[in-house]
Amino acid sequence: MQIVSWNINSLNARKDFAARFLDEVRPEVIGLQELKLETDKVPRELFTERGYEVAVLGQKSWNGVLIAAKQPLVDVETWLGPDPEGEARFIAATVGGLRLINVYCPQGQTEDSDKFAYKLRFYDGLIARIGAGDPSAPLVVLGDLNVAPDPEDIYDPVGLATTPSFHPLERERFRRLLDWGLVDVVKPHVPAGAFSFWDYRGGDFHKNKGMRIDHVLATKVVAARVEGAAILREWRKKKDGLAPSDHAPVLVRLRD
DNA sequence: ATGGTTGGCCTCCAA
Repeated sequence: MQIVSWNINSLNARKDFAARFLDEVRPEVIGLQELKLETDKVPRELFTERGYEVAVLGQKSWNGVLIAAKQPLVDVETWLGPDPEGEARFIAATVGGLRLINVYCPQGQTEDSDKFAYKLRFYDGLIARIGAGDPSAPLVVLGDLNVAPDPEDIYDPVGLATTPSFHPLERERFRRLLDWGLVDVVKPHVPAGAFSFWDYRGGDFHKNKGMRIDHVLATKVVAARVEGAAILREWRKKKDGLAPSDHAPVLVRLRD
């Protein structure tokens, strides 16, 4: 079974690109982030025509997450974050006995911004939700977690030492997820210095100035079933004139 | 060289 996480950066702008991806890679499960679409504006037929069930938490202009799977999706749960106004960054569902959490963590802007404080609060809420569960149960947490966990996961760990996505307070929160019982199941299968995100600006992709901030984490019982993982860098490139997202898809293969 | 890009949608914000 192939499971994919991908920050699509507008499903509306990326509809044809996403269709190509689904037809060529044919993952059994996919979690998308940054739909930038309201729930009822999501092109569900993109998935249903290809045999997927789909669960969506959308939002106008920003955020928005979705899980699609070729098996029934049950026990769908959404969370609008720690603040009363709410942002569409979390959706969970169970597929074939496997609990999936798909999350788009805030980016955080700058260290001294309200957005960074929100990012930390969001993480605390996420840790509390995950921590309320059983670490021996089969769980996958995937998504754009917006944290490069280790120095090899960012192109300039010294220059960006206190920048959001590599700030010590975020990396500490990321480690708390691992301490609870989640395993980074991608890291052992990709070379050090493999990235999943490159900014559109400054030709960063061509200079390979990127970060590994898109993740698939799994509890140990699931991690034991992982037979491979990859960051699909080719899908960060233009495809027959179709513009790419600024993130590459991340793929994990699980034994049945 | 103190820059560059993309998407949403109201002319600037977010990443």
